[in-house]
Amino acid sequence: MAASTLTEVARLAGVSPATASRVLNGSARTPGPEIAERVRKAAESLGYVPNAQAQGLAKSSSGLIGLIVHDIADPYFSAIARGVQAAAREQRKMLLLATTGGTPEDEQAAAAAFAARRADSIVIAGSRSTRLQDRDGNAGLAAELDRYCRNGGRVGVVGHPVVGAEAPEGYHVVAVPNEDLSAELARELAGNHSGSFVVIGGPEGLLTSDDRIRGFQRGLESAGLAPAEVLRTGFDRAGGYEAGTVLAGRIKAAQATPSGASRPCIFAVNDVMAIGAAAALRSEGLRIPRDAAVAGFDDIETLRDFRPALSTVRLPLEEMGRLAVPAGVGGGPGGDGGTTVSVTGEVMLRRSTQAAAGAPA
Amino acid sequence: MAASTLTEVARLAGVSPATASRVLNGSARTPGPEIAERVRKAAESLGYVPNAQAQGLAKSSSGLIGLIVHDIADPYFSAIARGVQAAAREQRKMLLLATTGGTPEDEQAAAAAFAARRADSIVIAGSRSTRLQDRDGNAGLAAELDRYCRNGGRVGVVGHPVVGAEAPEGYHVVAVPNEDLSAELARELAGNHSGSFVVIGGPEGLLTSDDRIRGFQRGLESAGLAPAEVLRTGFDRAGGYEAGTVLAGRIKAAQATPSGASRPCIFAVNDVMAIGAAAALRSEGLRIPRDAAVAGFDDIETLRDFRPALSTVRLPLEEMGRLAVPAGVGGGPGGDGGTTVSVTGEVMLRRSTQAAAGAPA
DNA sequence: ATAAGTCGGGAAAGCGCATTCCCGCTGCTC
DNA sequence: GAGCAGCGGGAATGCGCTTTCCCGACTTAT
Repeated sequence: MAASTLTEVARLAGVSPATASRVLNGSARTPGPEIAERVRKAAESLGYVPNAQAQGLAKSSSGLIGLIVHDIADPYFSAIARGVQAAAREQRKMLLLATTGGTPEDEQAAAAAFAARRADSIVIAGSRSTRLQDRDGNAGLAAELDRYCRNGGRVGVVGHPVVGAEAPEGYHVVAVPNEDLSAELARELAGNHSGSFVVIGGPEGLLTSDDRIRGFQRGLESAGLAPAEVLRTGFDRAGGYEAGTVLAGRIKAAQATPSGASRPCIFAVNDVMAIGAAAALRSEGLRIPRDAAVAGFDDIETLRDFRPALSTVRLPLEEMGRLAVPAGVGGGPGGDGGTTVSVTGEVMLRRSTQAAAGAPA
Repeated sequence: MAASTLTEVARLAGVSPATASRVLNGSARTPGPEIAERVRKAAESLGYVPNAQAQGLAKSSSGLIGLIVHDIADPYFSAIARGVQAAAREQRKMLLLATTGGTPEDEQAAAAAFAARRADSIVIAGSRSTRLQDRDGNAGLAAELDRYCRNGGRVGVVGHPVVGAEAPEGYHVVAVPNEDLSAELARELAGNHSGSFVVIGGPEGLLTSDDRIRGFQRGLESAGLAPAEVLRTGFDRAGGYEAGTVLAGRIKAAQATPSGASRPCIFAVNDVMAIGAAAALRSEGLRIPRDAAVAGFDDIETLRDFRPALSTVRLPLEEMGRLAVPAGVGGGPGGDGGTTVSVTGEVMLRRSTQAAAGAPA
């Protein structure tokens, strides 16, 4: 890492480092044209690359935005990441990425690392958890973030506010109406499904999952139906598959019964779980939507070509990422004080929850 | 960003900054236990967060790894990114992410930005292009990267070496046998398909696409078949969809003909294109594999539940990302001199290319 | 008992850059 | 023609940290 320095450039150009700095990195004062030219040529011939670390140190601002996600290969997060990236680019900043697997401890570590790098802002995506085992982790994360805010950092959150965060100034949250959207989905589903409802949820305490479950039940209730049974499993494809296997067994058993019919409507709290469940049903010889209706949540882009087309709730993932990054310069000290911006989604009813052929309602 | 400094901690602990540094950031020399304790407590009470920029400046090493991809939301890249992230984590480094859309100019800019931040290594993924319009861009990128290498940086490349790169010391490439794997795929496909072959490729000059096309033709040839027609289109889902629409038209026209049969085997040079093509066929009322066989390349994880299951070539994407990040400390000056490590893939024949029912060969 | 060797700690010199302050110069006003 | 503002440039300081170098106090060998 022995690149040439500004001083070397200055010497070669026969000027002072101050002047070289002024011409190469633009300041209020612009040196004379031919001097500037000399400096530029010197820089060019030396292959000078300014040391952003030193610049950052000198002007105490790093031009970095930190992004914390559970797993960058998860399409939900990668879509958000794309939005964050786009926003960062607009702000002429670089993106620092950390993946944590979702444990508050790792998230705290990532936040600390970002703080250490003096990131101008930190964006944290991914469901918060209220599980008991995460209590300490959550507290640690909140403390880290609070400190970061107090030191002038801005944090953007997509989804739920960080559990236990105080110091709301500096926090910028993009709220997702998970509960309402789920309720709406449930109502629409209730409109054209006559069988029972089952929801495949993530582990208890995962806020996103819990919200979606609660909303779904509320929607069912407002449609005059009984609450759905809830199967708890992993918040990923494997979880969906597992639950799907269980459900497939039940469905087949019911079908073998004299009375015959049992065509449940399965709501998985996110698309990848829904896909997992669908795969499980299929591998058990069941068909969708004939033997079961299936719905998900998120409307993951890569999954849109899935057949039968998955009913789901479309979330503006990329937009959410974009909105989550706090505005460029930010207000003065004291911050823009706990902004909250809401996005909205849209229920997408597709083939996977269509009524069985010729059997309306 | 007015966090407390090491000096403040030192003062509070009643020691010198040197000592504080030694206890808080581990050096060869470890101060005495009770002094260390005092310093630690002082740091804790002040909420001290070391300034990584300053640290980087002082020890000239940033603990950063730069990753350049076309689009982080593309599952191909996000899988690689996961691998890179994992490797970075093992090396206790942070990941700097840049997405470029694939233009060499943007890639160069990203490389320069990484160099400016004194990233310890740069990983660049994504197909190289030899298109004429990219010549200057490629040269610029190569120059940027070469300079970075000369300054002691390490660059890791997944896929093709950067076009026009010299200074091979420092370059570390993960070679993907695209051509051979495509040939193998073609041979296996030839074994159980009797109709014509069509390949949907990316724009001419995209190395990855070209390699896969060339390999496929070679495989066909070695199976005693005539080369396939090649449709050029975009290297993404939209491109696949577009080409699929064209092909659907042809297939339907041929089916309407008295002679009837025309069941082409379509090879799209990557999975998302294949999915796009499949979607197009389907929206034209065609079925897979009944009316056409379809194969892709990459074996994107999110697409594995797609039905009919897509025949493809599995690439160890995550592993590729992991391998692409140059080893931690690296050899002495002079570098580890142009390492190349190869990965291998595996042809996955699945339902989408199965012979039409009851019609072997 | 003295000399040589260690160990724990501090002073100070950078790392590469931005920036404030200062200085000599030109061009202007009165 | 003397005094002044304005401008282009350089010297010097500091950002927060690491690291050499140095020094006193201790332990150990002769």
